[in-house]
Amino acid sequence: METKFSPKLSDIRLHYKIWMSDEQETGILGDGKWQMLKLIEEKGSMKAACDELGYTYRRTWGNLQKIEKFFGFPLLEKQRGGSDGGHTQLTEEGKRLVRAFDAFHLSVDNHIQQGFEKFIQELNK
Amino acid sequence: METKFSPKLSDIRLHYKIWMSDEQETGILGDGKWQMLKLIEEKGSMKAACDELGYTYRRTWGNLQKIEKFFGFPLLEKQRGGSDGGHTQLTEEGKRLVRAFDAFHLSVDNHIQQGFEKFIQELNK
DNA sequence: ATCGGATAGGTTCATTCATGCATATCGACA
DNA sequence: TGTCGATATGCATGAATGAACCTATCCGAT
Repeated sequence: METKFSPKLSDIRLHYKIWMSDEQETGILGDGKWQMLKLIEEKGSMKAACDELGYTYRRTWGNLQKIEKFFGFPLLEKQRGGSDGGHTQLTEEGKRLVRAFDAFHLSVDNHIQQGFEKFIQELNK
Repeated sequence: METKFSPKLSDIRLHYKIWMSDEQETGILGDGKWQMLKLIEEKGSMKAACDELGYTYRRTWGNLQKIEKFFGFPLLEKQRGGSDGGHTQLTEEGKRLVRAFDAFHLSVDNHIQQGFEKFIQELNK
């Protein structure tokens, strides 16, 4: 219950990223785009979502292009113009994609956290 | 069993990275350093391991410094000089670290693969 | 008709991190 | 004692990615 590792174990931070790509390794969907899609769904606006997440609009716009280009059908329903400038919401497919990734991610979150705790315990004995 | 997503699902590639850092977000241990440590253990040489993994010696050396600096005790036992130029092996602690990460990673590998298959199935129905 | 605010998209700069290259050091062995 | 090959380390270059900036376009409401 006391090893050379012990004093440092509490300073270790765990990180992980999950993402999906096409054959050319172009990013399709990962934590960033997933959060973005969720927030667009909630806010009804790309700009509002970008502001909240602290991402630049330019970057986000480019990223979302990649997703739609890959799938070949729209995940976003964008409207330009109007007194409010425009707005963006998810299509049915967009919502389905987000829900599926939600479940996937949640499951991994839990498992990985457990695994990490075991990892720490292992170094402690 | 047939959705807009279906034609594209087989083109999706899954990726993920797990790594650990200190409070300053300096990388301590991740897939790269883990593989490197394993291969050094097997080969008994940093250079040989670098050659096999296709990493530059310079980069690897810098990365391994970070791990040891963080823990404050050696994970590597390095010998310079000699007719063979020198060699490097893992200390007991180095081996323990690798074993613990082995188990952690294997468990995550399996779980994440399962989760991904469910994800695909979900988009297929 | 004009205005405002969001979507659309080009371009350049900054930062990060690995690569490439150079050089120094070490020490068993011939 | 000189050699050889791996470890040790600085530095300059290069590639990738996002930030920052700018301009254009759309269109409902005034």
